Amino acid sequence: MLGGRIRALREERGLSVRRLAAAASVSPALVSQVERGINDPSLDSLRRLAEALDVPLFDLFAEPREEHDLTVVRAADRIEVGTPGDVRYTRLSSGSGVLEVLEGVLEPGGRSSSEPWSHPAEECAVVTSGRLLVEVAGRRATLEAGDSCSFDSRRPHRYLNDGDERAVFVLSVTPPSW
Amino acid sequence: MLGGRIRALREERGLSVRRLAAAASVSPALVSQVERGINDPSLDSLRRLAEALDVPLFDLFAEPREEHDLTVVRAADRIEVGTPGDVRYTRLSSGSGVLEVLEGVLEPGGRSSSEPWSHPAEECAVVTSGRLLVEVAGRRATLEAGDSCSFDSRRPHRYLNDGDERAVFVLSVTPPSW
DNA sequence: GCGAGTGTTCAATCAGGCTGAACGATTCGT
DNA sequence: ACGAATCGTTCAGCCTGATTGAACACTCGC
Repeated sequence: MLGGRIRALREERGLSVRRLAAAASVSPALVSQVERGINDPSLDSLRRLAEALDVPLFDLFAEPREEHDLTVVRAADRIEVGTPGDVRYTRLSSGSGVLEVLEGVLEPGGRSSSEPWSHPAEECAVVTSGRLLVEVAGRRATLEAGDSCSFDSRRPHRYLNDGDERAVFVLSVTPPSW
Repeated sequence: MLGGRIRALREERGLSVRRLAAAASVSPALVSQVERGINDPSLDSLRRLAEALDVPLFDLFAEPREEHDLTVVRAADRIEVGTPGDVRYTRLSSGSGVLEVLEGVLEPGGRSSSEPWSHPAEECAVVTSGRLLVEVAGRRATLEAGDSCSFDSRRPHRYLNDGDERAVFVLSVTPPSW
Protein backbone atom coordinates (compact mmCIF):
# COMPACT_ATOMS: atom_id res chain seq x y z
CA MET A 1 0.00 0.00 0.00
CA LEU A 2 2.64 2.49 1.06
CA GLY A 3 5.35 0.23 -0.30
CA GLY A 4 3.59 -0.06 -3.61
CA ARG A 5 3.54 3.68 -3.91
CA ILE A 6 7.28 3.90 -3.37
CA ARG A 7 7.94 1.13 -5.83
CA ALA A 8 5.79 2.81 -8.44
CA LEU A 9 7.61 6.09 -7.99
CA ARG A 10 10.98 4.41 -8.14
CA GLU A 11 10.18 2.48 -11.30
CA GLU A 12 8.68 5.57 -12.87
CA ARG A 13 12.13 7.13 -12.53
CA GLY A 14 13.96 4.05 -13.80
CA LEU A 15 15.90 3.70 -10.56
CA SER A 16 17.19 0.41 -9.21
CA VAL A 17 16.77 -0.51 -5.59
CA ARG A 18 20.43 0.14 -4.98
CA ARG A 19 20.44 3.47 -6.74
CA LEU A 20 17.50 4.74 -4.78
CA ALA A 21 19.00 3.40 -1.58
CA ALA A 22 22.24 5.23 -2.29
CA ALA A 23 20.45 8.47 -3.11
CA ALA A 24 18.50 8.22 0.11
CA SER A 25 21.47 7.06 2.19
CA VAL A 26 19.81 3.88 3.33
CA SER A 27 20.57 0.25 2.65
CA PRO A 28 19.17 -1.53 -0.40
CA ALA A 29 17.70 -4.10 1.94
CA LEU A 30 15.58 -1.45 3.56
CA VAL A 31 14.17 -0.28 0.27
CA SER A 32 13.31 -3.80 -0.73
CA GLN A 33 11.67 -4.56 2.58
CA VAL A 34 9.67 -1.38 2.66
CA GLU A 35 8.43 -1.81 -0.87
CA ARG A 36 7.25 -5.31 -0.07
CA GLY A 37 5.50 -4.20 3.08
CA ILE A 38 7.70 -6.41 5.26
CA ASN A 39 8.86 -3.53 7.42
CA ASP A 40 7.46 -0.23 8.54
CA PRO A 41 10.17 2.31 7.88
CA SER A 42 10.87 5.09 10.33
CA LEU A 43 9.67 8.57 9.48
CA ASP A 44 13.26 9.58 9.04
CA SER A 45 13.84 6.94 6.38
CA LEU A 46 10.62 7.90 4.67
CA ARG A 47 11.69 11.50 4.53
CA ARG A 48 14.95 10.51 2.90
CA LEU A 49 13.19 8.32 0.39
CA ALA A 50 10.70 11.04 -0.41
CA GLU A 51 13.52 13.49 -0.96
CA ALA A 52 15.43 11.05 -3.14
CA LEU A 53 12.28 10.49 -5.16
CA ASP A 54 11.71 14.21 -5.27
CA VAL A 55 8.14 14.11 -3.97
CA PRO A 56 6.62 15.71 -0.89
CA LEU A 57 6.44 13.28 1.98
CA PHE A 58 2.71 13.13 2.08
CA ASP A 59 2.64 11.93 -1.52
CA LEU A 60 3.80 8.56 -0.28
CA PHE A 61 0.56 8.22 1.63
CA ALA A 62 -1.74 9.49 -1.08
CA GLU A 63 -4.69 7.23 -1.72
CA PRO A 64 -4.50 5.45 -5.02
CA ARG A 65 -6.42 7.69 -7.34
CA GLU A 66 -9.54 6.37 -8.94
CA GLU A 67 -8.79 5.14 -12.43
CA HIS A 68 -10.98 6.86 -14.94
CA ASP A 69 -9.77 8.11 -18.26
CA LEU A 70 -12.15 10.63 -19.67
CA THR A 71 -15.64 11.13 -18.38
CA VAL A 72 -17.94 13.42 -20.32
CA VAL A 73 -21.14 14.75 -18.82
CA ARG A 74 -23.56 16.21 -21.35
CA ALA A 75 -25.62 19.20 -20.36
CA ALA A 76 -28.75 17.20 -21.15
CA ASP A 77 -28.08 14.20 -18.95
CA ARG A 78 -26.57 15.47 -15.77
CA ILE A 79 -27.25 13.58 -12.61
CA GLU A 80 -29.01 15.41 -9.83
CA VAL A 81 -27.33 15.06 -6.46
CA GLY A 82 -28.67 15.82 -3.00
CA THR A 83 -30.63 19.03 -2.60
CA PRO A 84 -29.57 20.81 0.56
CA GLY A 85 -32.05 23.56 1.31
CA ASP A 86 -33.35 25.19 -1.83
CA VAL A 87 -30.31 24.62 -4.05
CA ARG A 88 -30.65 22.16 -6.90
CA TYR A 89 -27.26 20.62 -7.58
CA THR A 90 -26.33 18.64 -10.69
CA ARG A 91 -22.98 16.94 -11.09
CA LEU A 92 -20.53 18.17 -13.71
CA SER A 93 -17.57 16.00 -12.71
CA SER A 94 -17.28 12.24 -12.87
CA GLY A 95 -18.21 11.58 -9.27
CA SER A 96 -15.05 9.64 -8.58
CA GLY A 97 -11.81 11.11 -7.33
CA VAL A 98 -11.14 14.00 -5.01
CA LEU A 99 -12.52 16.79 -7.14
CA GLU A 100 -16.21 17.47 -7.32
CA VAL A 101 -17.73 20.08 -9.58
CA LEU A 102 -21.43 20.87 -9.40
CA GLU A 103 -23.85 23.30 -10.95
CA GLY A 104 -26.08 24.94 -8.38
CA VAL A 105 -29.38 26.61 -9.15
CA LEU A 106 -30.99 28.82 -6.55
CA GLU A 107 -34.37 30.45 -7.08
CA PRO A 108 -35.05 33.97 -5.77
CA GLY A 109 -35.51 34.01 -2.01
CA GLY A 110 -33.92 30.58 -1.65
CA ARG A 111 -31.00 29.54 0.51
CA SER A 112 -28.74 26.51 0.77
CA SER A 113 -29.70 26.02 4.40
CA SER A 114 -31.18 27.90 7.31
CA GLU A 115 -28.06 27.34 9.37
CA PRO A 116 -24.56 27.73 7.95
CA TRP A 117 -22.82 24.41 7.26
CA SER A 118 -19.26 23.32 7.96
CA HIS A 119 -17.26 20.45 6.45
CA PRO A 120 -13.55 19.74 5.99
CA ALA A 121 -12.93 20.79 2.42
CA GLU A 122 -12.13 23.72 0.19
CA GLU A 123 -14.58 25.23 -2.23
CA CYS A 124 -14.91 27.83 -4.92
CA ALA A 125 -18.08 29.19 -6.50
CA VAL A 126 -18.28 30.94 -9.85
CA VAL A 127 -21.50 32.75 -10.65
CA THR A 128 -22.79 32.02 -14.13
CA SER A 129 -25.92 34.14 -14.05
CA GLY A 130 -28.04 36.00 -11.55
CA ARG A 131 -26.84 37.24 -8.19
CA LEU A 132 -25.59 35.16 -5.30
CA LEU A 133 -25.14 36.15 -1.68
CA VAL A 134 -22.39 34.20 0.07
CA GLU A 135 -22.13 34.04 3.83
CA VAL A 136 -18.92 32.74 5.35
CA ALA A 137 -18.20 32.90 9.07
CA GLY A 138 -20.65 35.77 9.42
CA ARG A 139 -19.14 37.80 6.59
CA ARG A 140 -21.24 38.38 3.50
CA ALA A 141 -20.43 39.12 -0.10
CA THR A 142 -22.62 39.63 -3.12
CA LEU A 143 -21.49 38.03 -6.35
CA GLU A 144 -22.69 39.04 -9.80
CA ALA A 145 -22.30 36.95 -12.94
CA GLY A 146 -18.57 36.37 -13.58
CA ASP A 147 -17.58 36.96 -9.97
CA SER A 148 -16.24 34.13 -7.88
CA CYS A 149 -15.29 33.39 -4.32
CA SER A 150 -13.31 30.74 -2.50
CA PHE A 151 -13.00 29.75 1.11
CA ASP A 152 -12.20 26.98 3.51
CA SER A 153 -15.38 24.96 3.88
CA ARG A 154 -14.64 24.35 7.54
CA ARG A 155 -15.85 27.86 8.16
CA PRO A 156 -19.61 27.86 8.54
CA HIS A 157 -21.11 29.00 5.27
CA ARG A 158 -24.24 29.08 3.12
CA TYR A 159 -25.57 30.56 -0.07
CA LEU A 160 -28.60 32.82 -0.46
CA ASN A 161 -30.41 34.40 -3.36
CA ASP A 162 -31.66 37.85 -2.39
CA GLY A 163 -32.18 38.96 -5.99
CA ASP A 164 -35.26 38.65 -8.13
CA GLU A 165 -33.93 36.29 -10.75
CA ARG A 166 -32.64 32.72 -10.69
CA ALA A 167 -28.99 32.35 -9.67
CA VAL A 168 -26.80 29.77 -11.39
CA PHE A 169 -23.28 28.97 -10.26
CA VAL A 170 -20.51 26.43 -10.67
CA LEU A 171 -19.29 24.97 -7.42
CA SER A 172 -15.92 23.21 -7.15
CA VAL A 173 -15.24 21.24 -3.98
CA THR A 174 -12.32 19.12 -2.87
CA PRO A 175 -12.64 16.65 -1.38
CA PRO A 176 -16.33 15.81 -1.94
CA SER A 177 -18.34 16.04 1.26
CA TRP A 178 -21.51 14.12 0.64
CA MET B 1 4.82 20.59 11.47
CA LEU B 2 3.43 17.08 11.69
CA GLY B 3 2.92 17.48 15.40
CA GLY B 4 1.08 20.73 14.90
CA ARG B 5 -1.29 19.03 12.54
CA ILE B 6 -2.11 16.36 15.09
CA ARG B 7 -2.60 18.92 17.81
CA ALA B 8 -4.91 20.94 15.62
CA LEU B 9 -7.01 17.90 14.81
CA ARG B 10 -7.15 16.86 18.43
CA GLU B 11 -8.23 20.29 19.65
CA GLU B 12 -10.76 20.56 16.86
CA ARG B 13 -12.42 17.51 18.36
CA GLY B 14 -12.17 18.78 21.92
CA LEU B 15 -10.09 15.80 22.98
CA SER B 16 -7.56 15.91 25.79
CA VAL B 17 -4.13 14.40 25.39
CA ARG B 18 -5.14 11.51 27.61
CA ARG B 19 -8.39 10.86 25.80
CA LEU B 20 -6.72 10.74 22.44
CA ALA B 21 -3.95 8.56 23.83
CA ALA B 22 -6.51 6.14 25.21
CA ALA B 23 -8.46 6.04 21.97
CA ALA B 24 -5.27 5.32 20.07
CA SER B 25 -3.92 2.86 22.65
CA VAL B 26 -0.73 4.79 23.22
CA SER B 27 0.60 6.64 26.22
CA PRO B 28 -0.28 10.29 26.88
CA ALA B 29 3.42 11.04 27.00
CA LEU B 30 3.79 9.91 23.41
CA VAL B 31 1.01 12.19 22.23
CA SER B 32 2.52 15.14 24.01
CA GLN B 33 5.99 14.47 22.65
CA VAL B 34 4.82 13.95 19.12
CA GLU B 35 2.73 17.09 19.12
CA ARG B 36 5.70 19.10 20.32
CA GLY B 37 7.98 17.61 17.71
CA ILE B 38 10.28 16.14 20.33
CA ASN B 39 10.42 12.78 18.63
CA ASP B 40 9.32 11.00 15.51
CA PRO B 41 6.57 8.48 16.16
CA SER B 42 6.57 5.14 14.43
CA LEU B 43 4.28 4.60 11.50
CA ASP B 44 2.29 2.21 13.63
CA SER B 45 1.63 4.88 16.24
CA LEU B 46 0.73 7.35 13.54
CA ARG B 47 -1.77 4.94 12.09
CA ARG B 48 -3.40 4.51 15.47
CA LEU B 49 -3.53 8.25 16.00
CA ALA B 50 -4.99 8.82 12.56
CA GLU B 51 -7.64 6.22 13.23
CA ALA B 52 -8.48 7.70 16.62
CA LEU B 53 -8.76 11.11 15.00
CA ASP B 54 -10.84 9.60 12.22
CA VAL B 55 -8.73 10.96 9.40
CA PRO B 56 -6.88 9.14 6.64
CA LEU B 57 -3.23 8.71 7.51
CA PHE B 58 -1.98 10.96 4.78
CA ASP B 59 -4.01 13.83 6.23
CA LEU B 60 -1.45 14.08 8.99
CA PHE B 61 1.13 15.03 6.40
CA ALA B 62 -1.08 17.39 4.46
CA GLU B 63 0.37 20.82 4.04
CA PRO B 64 -1.09 23.26 6.51
CA ARG B 65 -4.01 24.85 4.72
CA GLU B 66 -3.64 28.47 3.95
CA GLU B 67 -5.77 30.53 6.30
CA HIS B 68 -8.11 32.62 4.28
CA ASP B 69 -11.68 33.27 5.23
CA LEU B 70 -13.49 34.54 2.21
CA THR B 71 -11.76 35.62 -0.95
CA VAL B 72 -13.83 37.30 -3.60
CA VAL B 73 -12.57 37.73 -7.14
CA ARG B 74 -14.53 40.25 -9.20
CA ALA B 75 -15.01 39.57 -12.88
CA ALA B 76 -13.34 42.90 -13.60
CA ASP B 77 -10.12 42.36 -11.72
CA ARG B 78 -9.12 38.79 -12.23
CA ILE B 79 -5.44 37.96 -12.26
CA GLU B 80 -4.04 36.44 -15.40
CA VAL B 81 -1.92 33.36 -14.80
CA GLY B 82 0.51 31.59 -17.10
CA THR B 83 -0.57 31.16 -20.71
CA PRO B 84 0.25 27.66 -21.86
CA GLY B 85 -0.14 27.52 -25.63
CA ASP B 86 -2.99 29.67 -26.85
CA VAL B 87 -5.19 29.48 -23.76
CA ARG B 88 -5.60 32.62 -21.69
CA TYR B 89 -6.20 31.63 -18.09
CA THR B 90 -7.51 33.95 -15.39
CA ARG B 91 -7.81 32.85 -11.79
CA LEU B 92 -11.23 32.50 -10.18
CA SER B 93 -10.08 30.97 -6.91
CA SER B 94 -7.96 32.55 -4.21
CA GLY B 95 -4.66 31.07 -5.36
CA SER B 96 -3.95 29.51 -2.00
CA GLY B 97 -4.98 26.04 -0.94
CA VAL B 98 -5.31 22.85 -2.91
CA LEU B 99 -8.15 23.87 -5.18
CA GLU B 100 -7.53 25.97 -8.22
CA VAL B 101 -10.32 27.25 -10.43
CA LEU B 102 -9.51 29.07 -13.65
CA GLU B 103 -11.36 30.52 -16.57
CA GLY B 104 -9.83 29.53 -19.87
CA VAL B 105 -10.38 31.35 -23.14
CA LEU B 106 -9.37 29.69 -26.37
CA GLU B 107 -9.71 31.43 -29.74
CA PRO B 108 -10.73 29.46 -32.84
CA GLY B 109 -7.89 27.27 -34.11
CA GLY B 110 -6.03 27.57 -30.81
CA ARG B 111 -4.76 24.79 -28.58
CA SER B 112 -3.40 24.54 -25.06
CA SER B 113 -0.17 23.01 -26.32
CA SER B 114 1.22 21.22 -29.33
CA GLU B 115 2.05 18.16 -27.23
CA PRO B 116 -0.32 16.75 -24.62
CA TRP B 117 0.69 17.56 -21.06
CA SER B 118 0.75 15.37 -17.98
CA HIS B 119 0.82 16.37 -14.32
CA PRO B 120 -0.22 14.67 -11.07
CA ALA B 121 -3.64 16.14 -10.45
CA GLU B 122 -7.30 15.82 -11.21
CA GLU B 123 -9.21 18.26 -13.35
CA CYS B 124 -12.67 19.07 -14.61
CA ALA B 125 -13.64 21.47 -17.38
CA VAL B 126 -17.08 23.01 -17.83
CA VAL B 127 -17.76 24.74 -21.12
CA THR B 128 -19.41 28.12 -20.71
CA SER B 129 -19.66 29.10 -24.35
CA GLY B 130 -18.34 27.98 -27.71
CA ARG B 131 -17.09 24.50 -28.48
CA LEU B 132 -14.12 22.75 -26.94
CA LEU B 133 -12.28 19.69 -28.16
CA VAL B 134 -10.68 17.69 -25.37
CA GLU B 135 -7.96 15.16 -26.00
CA VAL B 136 -7.07 12.74 -23.22
CA ALA B 137 -4.71 9.82 -23.76
CA GLY B 138 -5.48 9.87 -27.46
CA ARG B 139 -9.26 9.86 -26.99
CA ARG B 140 -11.17 12.93 -28.10
CA ALA B 141 -14.48 14.45 -27.10
CA THR B 142 -16.27 17.56 -28.26
CA LEU B 143 -17.96 19.64 -25.61
CA GLU B 144 -20.67 22.19 -26.28
CA ALA B 145 -21.76 24.89 -23.84
CA GLY B 146 -23.04 23.26 -20.65
CA ASP B 147 -21.11 20.03 -21.21
CA SER B 148 -18.28 19.08 -18.93
CA CYS B 149 -15.56 16.49 -18.65
CA SER B 150 -13.23 15.24 -15.96
CA PHE B 151 -10.12 13.13 -15.98
CA ASP B 152 -6.92 12.28 -14.21
CA SER B 153 -4.41 14.91 -15.27
CA ARG B 154 -1.64 12.35 -15.29
CA ARG B 155 -3.00 11.13 -18.57
CA PRO B 156 -1.53 13.22 -21.35
CA HIS B 157 -4.11 15.80 -22.36
CA ARG B 158 -4.73 19.10 -24.09
CA TYR B 159 -7.53 21.36 -25.23
CA LEU B 160 -8.26 22.51 -28.77
CA ASN B 161 -10.75 24.83 -30.39
CA ASP B 162 -11.80 23.45 -33.76
CA GLY B 163 -14.90 25.64 -33.96
CA ASP B 164 -15.25 29.09 -35.45
CA GLU B 165 -16.09 30.99 -32.30
CA ARG B 166 -14.26 31.72 -29.08
CA ALA B 167 -14.44 28.94 -26.46
CA VAL B 168 -14.77 29.82 -22.79
CA PHE B 169 -14.57 27.24 -20.03
CA VAL B 170 -14.17 26.91 -16.29
CA LEU B 171 -11.30 24.66 -15.27
CA SER B 172 -11.08 23.16 -11.79
CA VAL B 173 -7.79 21.54 -10.81
CA THR B 174 -6.60 19.93 -7.61
CA PRO B 175 -3.89 20.27 -6.61
CA PRO B 176 -2.61 23.28 -8.55
CA SER B 177 0.19 22.38 -10.93
CA TRP B 178 1.98 25.58 -11.73
C1' DG C 1 -8.21 22.91 51.54
C1' DC C 2 -8.82 18.83 48.28
C1' DG C 3 -9.68 16.14 43.93
C1' DA C 4 -9.89 15.83 39.12
C1' DG C 5 -8.63 17.52 35.37
C1' DT C 6 -5.12 19.77 32.12
C1' DG C 7 -0.20 19.31 29.55
C1' DT C 8 4.65 18.15 30.36
C1' DT C 9 9.29 15.94 31.54
C1' DC C 10 12.50 12.22 32.23
C1' DA C 11 14.94 7.74 33.07
C1' DA C 12 14.69 3.21 31.75
C1' DT C 13 13.38 -0.43 28.79
C1' DC C 14 12.66 -3.29 24.88
C1' DA C 15 10.54 -3.56 20.51
C1' DG C 16 11.70 -3.17 15.89
C1' DG C 17 14.06 -0.52 12.17
C1' DC C 18 18.30 -1.01 9.90
C1' DT C 19 22.41 -3.07 8.12
C1' DG C 20 25.91 -6.26 6.05
C1' DA C 21 26.51 -10.28 3.98
C1' DA C 22 25.03 -13.97 1.19
C1' DC C 23 21.37 -15.61 -1.90
C1' DG C 24 19.42 -17.06 -6.78
C1' DA C 25 18.18 -14.91 -11.30
C1' DT C 26 19.23 -12.04 -15.04
C1' DT C 27 21.83 -9.85 -18.62
C1' DC C 28 25.65 -8.45 -20.32
C1' DG C 29 30.41 -8.61 -23.21
C1' DT C 30 33.77 -11.81 -24.77
C1' DA D 1 29.79 -21.17 -22.42
C1' DC D 2 31.65 -18.52 -19.14
C1' DG D 3 32.75 -14.98 -15.64
C1' DA D 4 31.44 -10.25 -14.33
C1' DA D 5 28.08 -7.23 -13.14
C1' DT D 6 23.88 -6.21 -12.45
C1' DC D 7 19.12 -7.08 -10.69
C1' DG D 8 15.85 -7.92 -6.29
C1' DT D 9 15.58 -10.55 -2.14
C1' DT D 10 16.33 -12.86 2.58
C1' DC D 11 18.04 -13.26 7.21
C1' DA D 12 20.32 -12.97 11.81
C1' DG D 13 21.75 -9.71 14.81
C1' DC D 14 22.98 -5.19 16.51
C1' DC D 15 21.68 -0.94 18.46
C1' DT D 16 19.08 3.01 18.05
C1' DG D 17 15.23 5.42 19.44
C1' DA D 18 10.25 5.07 20.09
C1' DT D 19 7.44 4.07 23.98
C1' DT D 20 6.14 3.90 28.65
C1' DG D 21 5.01 4.79 33.72
C1' DA D 22 5.69 7.74 37.18
C1' DA D 23 6.22 12.21 38.91
C1' DC D 24 5.85 17.04 37.77
C1' DA D 25 3.51 21.92 37.89
C1' DC D 26 -0.55 23.92 36.78
C1' DT D 27 -5.71 25.44 36.67
C1' DC D 28 -10.27 24.74 37.60
C1' DG D 29 -14.81 23.48 40.84
C1' DC D 30 -16.45 22.43 45.00
